[in-house]
Amino acid sequence: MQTDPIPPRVTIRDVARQAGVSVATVSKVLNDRYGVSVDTTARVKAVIEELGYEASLVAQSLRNHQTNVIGILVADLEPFSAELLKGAGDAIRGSGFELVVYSAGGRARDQVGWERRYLSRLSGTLVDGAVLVTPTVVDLHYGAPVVAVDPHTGPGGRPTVDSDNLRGAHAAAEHLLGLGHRRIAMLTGRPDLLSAQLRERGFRQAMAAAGVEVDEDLVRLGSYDPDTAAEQAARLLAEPDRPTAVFAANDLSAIATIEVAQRSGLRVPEDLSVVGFDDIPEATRCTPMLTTVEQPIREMGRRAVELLIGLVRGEDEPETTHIMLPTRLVVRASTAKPDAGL
Amino acid sequence: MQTDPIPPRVTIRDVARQAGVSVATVSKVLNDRYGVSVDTTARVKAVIEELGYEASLVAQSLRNHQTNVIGILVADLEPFSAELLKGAGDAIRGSGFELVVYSAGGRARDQVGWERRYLSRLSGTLVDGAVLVTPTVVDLHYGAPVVAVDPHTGPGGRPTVDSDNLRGAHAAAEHLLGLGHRRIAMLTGRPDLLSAQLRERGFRQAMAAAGVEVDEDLVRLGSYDPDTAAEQAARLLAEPDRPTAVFAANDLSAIATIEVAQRSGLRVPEDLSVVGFDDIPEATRCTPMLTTVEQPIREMGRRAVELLIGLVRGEDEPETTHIMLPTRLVVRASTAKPDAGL
DNA sequence: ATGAAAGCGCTAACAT
DNA sequence: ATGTTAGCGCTTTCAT
Repeated sequence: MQTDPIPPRVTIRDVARQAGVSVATVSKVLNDRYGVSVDTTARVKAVIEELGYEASLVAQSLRNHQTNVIGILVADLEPFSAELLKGAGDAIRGSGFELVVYSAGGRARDQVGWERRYLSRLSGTLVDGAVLVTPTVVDLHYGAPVVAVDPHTGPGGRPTVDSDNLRGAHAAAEHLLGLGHRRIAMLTGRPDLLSAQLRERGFRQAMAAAGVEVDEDLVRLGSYDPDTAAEQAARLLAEPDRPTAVFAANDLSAIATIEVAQRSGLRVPEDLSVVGFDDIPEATRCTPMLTTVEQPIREMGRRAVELLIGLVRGEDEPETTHIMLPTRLVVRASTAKPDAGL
Repeated sequence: MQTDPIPPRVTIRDVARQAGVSVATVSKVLNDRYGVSVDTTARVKAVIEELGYEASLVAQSLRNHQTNVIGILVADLEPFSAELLKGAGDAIRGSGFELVVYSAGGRARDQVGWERRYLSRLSGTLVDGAVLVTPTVVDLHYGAPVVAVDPHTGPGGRPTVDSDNLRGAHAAAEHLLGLGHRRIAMLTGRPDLLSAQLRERGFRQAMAAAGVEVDEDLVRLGSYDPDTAAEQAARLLAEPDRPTAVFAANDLSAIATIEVAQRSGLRVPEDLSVVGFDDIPEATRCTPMLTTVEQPIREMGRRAVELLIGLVRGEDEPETTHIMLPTRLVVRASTAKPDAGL
């Protein structure tokens, strides 16, 4: 045995016993309540110091119903959510609130409604409110204010932060069309998310506006998931009449597509142009660097937390606030004119 | 008033009442305990479904002492910790554990010992163990296993994950020396962290090995903090005999230095070379792209969580495991030979 | 000024 | 098979 017997948690009773007072008195000292003599206060504080005592967040929040903690619920910690967290960090700084990020650990994929589960497990206790990132479910009217980032399709009516997906996708498709591409494939996103629907719609609108018919066989479900996208990309590129360009609904899928193309001997952008969506930091880490539609992800995180804090504080934010941030096409090296040889 | 009266949390008592049984029975159903008739089980489950009940994590973990949740405690959500979280996400996926990230919201700067406070608030309840990222304190022997990432200086003896800071810094300085730089400044890191000490030591060793004396006036405290670093960089560059190169102890400081230089009319790398440390995603988002020492941050996060899970499960990891991952110089565009004109 | 006791939501002994 | 009860750590009346 190399492990020392781990000393158990120091509780308020340990402090009380050591100081020779009741737990109630300790609690009063902790919370600056009236009715404790100066002497006792000093003695209790000394013991608290000596024992290194801190009140258990869990016990406290079971008892109180205000915790000064807000939650961010994400399905998984991947680049998009990590970027969002940086923005959440910006907003929480100096707000007086603390931040707990709860990750379903990727198990979300199996399990629709993970956020209902976690929200239900956390709210009313532990957190005063929550930001839900790409939730799979619409109707949550739980014990705490909730803000959705990149929301589910369906009836809106809940505070929401997202970006201008329609215009962004439109710009992406226009860019490819402007380069001269006609056989353009699309790897779509998670069908339950509004963002995915709008990105597809933007793509279709731009194609229609250019008078180019969408070949439905070139529209494949990518689900925002790199593995799914890679599989569809491989099929797409193996076909005799393969597309000259791919618009992927997010960067992770776009990067996966580039890798698939390169592994099967195609050059990007000479043989295949690829456009993504999001502009996650990884978009400049791949070769060639990715042309993509930038969403201000970090700011989305910041705004979502600010909105939530307002709601928690009971300020008069309308419950239906919808913050939509602009998107912007960023042209890098993964797109070019279709090869003359094709 | 536009806010609906928020329905309070659904508790086990609501379920019990609705199903016409006792809370104990509901609890048994929830936890698959023996001694509940098929009929009752079905009825209770139906009510649970109907009410959308989920057990409160808080109440549960107050009662039990195993939560299947592990915590990551970070001072702030900035690029380094966000990157680490991605790795933590990789490790948690499919492990059966859930992940809670607790951020002090940047208030850590004021407050040495934040991690003691949070660990104390969370452990024994809520989390079964924790990863501490850049802790400010050494001696924590609390109720749960702890793994440190980028640890504090001082007696080791606790499970740790870090990277080869000494060699990395050495390589960075060697690179600048090899380009012909002699007046090389260093913006050091957070002095209480081992990584900062080793980065400075590596720098000094490389300088000594090249027979170049370190001008102590060019070594400034940057604290890993972009604002502090920017201020010191501004002073450094305003001096008549300014350095031709700066080695910053982390990328955030290096990027801040580049910005300061450019604002004061210096060209990077023509007039000033800058090297960073970390290789955070932002290192390729600045102009010019940053030459830096890569740490495998994401893998560090993954390994830390894996190590912790082993400890929580009581597998026989020695309590003193030290995982050190390699670092690697990545030459990009922010370094060049010193300008002939100087 | 201090303490006893109830109760937050839950689980587990221990009745019945 | 079901219910009663105690208690996890804490805060808060309400005595004293």
